[in-house]
Amino acid sequence: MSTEKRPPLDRARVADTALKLLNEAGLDGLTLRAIARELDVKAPALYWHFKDKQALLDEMATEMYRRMVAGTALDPSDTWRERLLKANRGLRTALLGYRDGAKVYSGSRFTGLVHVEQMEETLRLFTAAGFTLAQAARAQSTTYHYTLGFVTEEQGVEPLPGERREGFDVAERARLMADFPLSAAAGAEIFQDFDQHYEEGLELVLAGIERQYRPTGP
Amino acid sequence: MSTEKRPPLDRARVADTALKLLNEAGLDGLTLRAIARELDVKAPALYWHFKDKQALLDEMATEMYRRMVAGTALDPSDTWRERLLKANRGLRTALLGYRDGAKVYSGSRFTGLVHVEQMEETLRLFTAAGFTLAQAARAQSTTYHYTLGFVTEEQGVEPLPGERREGFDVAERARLMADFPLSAAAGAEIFQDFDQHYEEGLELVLAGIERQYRPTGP
DNA sequence: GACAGCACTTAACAGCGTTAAGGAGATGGG
DNA sequence: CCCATCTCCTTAACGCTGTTAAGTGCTGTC
Repeated sequence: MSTEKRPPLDRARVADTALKLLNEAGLDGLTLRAIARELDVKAPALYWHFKDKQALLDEMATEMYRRMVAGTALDPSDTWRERLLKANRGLRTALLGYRDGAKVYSGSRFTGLVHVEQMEETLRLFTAAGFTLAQAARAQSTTYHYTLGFVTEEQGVEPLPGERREGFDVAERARLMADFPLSAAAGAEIFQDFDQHYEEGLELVLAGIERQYRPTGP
Repeated sequence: MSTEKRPPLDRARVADTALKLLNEAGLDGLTLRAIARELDVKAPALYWHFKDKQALLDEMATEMYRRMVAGTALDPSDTWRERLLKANRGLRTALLGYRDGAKVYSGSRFTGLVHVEQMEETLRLFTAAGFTLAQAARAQSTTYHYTLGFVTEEQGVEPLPGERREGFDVAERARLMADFPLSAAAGAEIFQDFDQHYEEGLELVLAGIERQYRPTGP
């Protein structure tokens, strides 16, 4: 008989286990009963730590953010350009680390003010470089929206890196679009090489910021 | 006694009714039983027309797209810039027309090839303007990802235009962030004036395309 | 008039998030 | 030492969900 005693749960352990399960079962399979089973506990026990499932999802998103920050080396002497590159690549990498990562992330709100510290640092860096606050906010959130939209679409095609969802065969797609040669040829530019295409799109946004706001210009 | 006969359902009528219900009840309240009730039918009847709920959501997204195309006047003589402006503003307007519009849209796949015609036309216009096909695809999808990400966040704050979700009071937020003055002040740049901020972000992406690809340059 | 096939209903199933009530075990006070 | 309290969890149940199986009435054809 196993008389081992389990230490009491806490929000962090639950969120951690839920994130593990998310990768195995996906957002659909992420049920409270499954999470509880993994923690050797019954489902209603989770309600002691979270007021409802959305609160747990919020904590999961927050934990995703924490790990992203921990895994992204930000240098206070970054240029604004380096900062946006690092922060957005870091965000994409973090989201790609979880099945349905972008969906979970964009459907939740952080618990507490975890994200404010980084935000403040980046805004400081931008304003010091000559951006107005409004420009800094616009630059930051435009790249953020781009990244979020990109990864959302990306994970619709590849739930986890290398693991392709059915119905996205580029050759098959081109065959169907025989009457639309440009669209058929563009398939490879849309459903393949996500890494490179992400970089190119991010570069477009950065170039636009540079051109519109010219913080280092004369 | 009502002996009136109802004409048989079809996919279009179901999708239309489901879209109406989406605005009243939101994605959470969009159950097959509720849709069926609205159509004066029992829930399993829907399975005659759709293989499962996702197929219905796909049809809804497709119908959203059809209405967007119908409501967006595209001119074959548009410049690439006008085209991207029209197409993306049209997309945003279309998504904002439905509660959780961005979520439904980005979580679904079109049925058939409805979107290919417009895509082909836009790619034609871009290549005629001097873009390579890869550049055209990148320009189109980068603006698309930006718009999708923007509206996803926007609808997290305002489910329908003018209808604010709780927990996004800008003044309250600023009070909590008293120790982070830049972030506190940036609140107004993030959670208000979505129309204007969308335009500014879109302008950034367009400026980046212009600068990187210079289709009209020397 | 038998026979298909279409479009739907009735009935039921397993599983979901969530709530109410209660119980074991530690903690602290008189 | 005992009782009270608080913490953390269980058991049981509720209403609802998407989905399937089986059956039913209507329509048009041979």
